Amino acid sequence: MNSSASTKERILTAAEQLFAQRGFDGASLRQLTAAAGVNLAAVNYHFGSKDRLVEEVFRRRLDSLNAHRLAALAKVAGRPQTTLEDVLDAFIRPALALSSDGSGSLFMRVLARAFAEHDDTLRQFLSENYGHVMRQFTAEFARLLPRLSKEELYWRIDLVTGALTHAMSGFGMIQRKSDVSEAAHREQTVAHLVRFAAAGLSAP
Amino acid sequence: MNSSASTKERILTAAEQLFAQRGFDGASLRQLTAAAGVNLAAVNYHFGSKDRLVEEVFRRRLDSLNAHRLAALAKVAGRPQTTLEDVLDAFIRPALALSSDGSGSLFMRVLARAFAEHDDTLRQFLSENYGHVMRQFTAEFARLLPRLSKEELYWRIDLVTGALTHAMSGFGMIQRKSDVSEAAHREQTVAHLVRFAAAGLSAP
DNA sequence: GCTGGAATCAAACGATCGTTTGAGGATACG
DNA sequence: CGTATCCTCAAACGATCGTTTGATTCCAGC
Repeated sequence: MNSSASTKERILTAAEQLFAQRGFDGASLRQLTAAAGVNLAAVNYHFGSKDRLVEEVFRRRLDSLNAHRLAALAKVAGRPQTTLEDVLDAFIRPALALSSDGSGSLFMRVLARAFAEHDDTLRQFLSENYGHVMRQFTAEFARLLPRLSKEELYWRIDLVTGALTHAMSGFGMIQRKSDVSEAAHREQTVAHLVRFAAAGLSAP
Repeated sequence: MNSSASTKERILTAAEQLFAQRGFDGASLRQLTAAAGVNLAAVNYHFGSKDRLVEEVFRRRLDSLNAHRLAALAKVAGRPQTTLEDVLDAFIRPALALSSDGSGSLFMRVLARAFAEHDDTLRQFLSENYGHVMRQFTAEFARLLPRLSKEELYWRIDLVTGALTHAMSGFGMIQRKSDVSEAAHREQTVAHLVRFAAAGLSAP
């Protein structure tokens, strides 16, 4: 693709694609380095090991996702006129934007896969990077849904997360006719998710 | 465990556990046969290959799940007094019962993992076995939610499936204090899921 | 009791995995 | 020019993978 990109970035890009297609165990370093057009030993030279490469693939995307989510939340959090839909939009839109931007369209499939794979280490890595973000969103949800007990709120946020993850994992698989219709499709998906999640969270 | 069980069943039981813990690629036949207390070659002798073993693990549980779901649906489908919650209960309860019955408590983690892994073959296998069940449930949902367009209905059922899958993947991980509290916990989980899903499906 | 197919066993097969090695190329600085 | 540093490369390493083989054990049926 971009032969002028650095070796590290070429590896990261190819890794993201292959991990989404074949899984972390299923994608070998030989396939990966061949797709990236770099030498086999480059992965261990630049990243130390395959596991560290996996972590870097996640960190690169999650740092961006966390920043966008918190920025969107900061615009609405704590204000009296903020609606539940506003907070859900701040939670959902950055995730779908990430899943459909040019170079990272397959990342959410990687993320969805990570939720199921890798006994604990990767889940722990994700919760460490996600912990404070989820805590802030939870606090705002609690403010807007004072009727719900803590336990019920945790339950429903978890279900929203599940629906979002599931939707995102199948989001990149649609055929794009044009950039316009792709953006429209994303907007439609956000609308569906927000409406569904708002109703679910507000259930009696 | 049960040394009187047949070799085939000992393999299937051990495979279900190890696939849930390590993944399909991560669980080797040597670990698997050692845990089952059988010879390494027994898998290829009785199942032909590792892939066929994976299919058998799924088929054994999915046949049961499909039967329970259709039986529960048949009791309420088409009747005028049937509520949305009734249909959702028929959809959700058998899945959670399967995920917490004695020998198959880890199966839903396997299923959740399968949704992310294995490029297409396993997803295709699942859709073939699930297709007619989902079609019947979709028809009943359409009857109870006449306001929704086909497209919107498909969207929301997909989100419900995502929430359910996500909830089930973390369901077997709780510590069981006793069988009573475990049954109570399942009942509570069903109630949470049904309430959430009903509200989400009924959203304007 | 003998026989024949089913089942189990230890051992090995070739393939592929992640990782390491050591030599060589490229570039910047003295 | 010399050399130090970063990087790339082909090749090999040991380990582990799924699978196959051929001998051996088990056991029902004539």
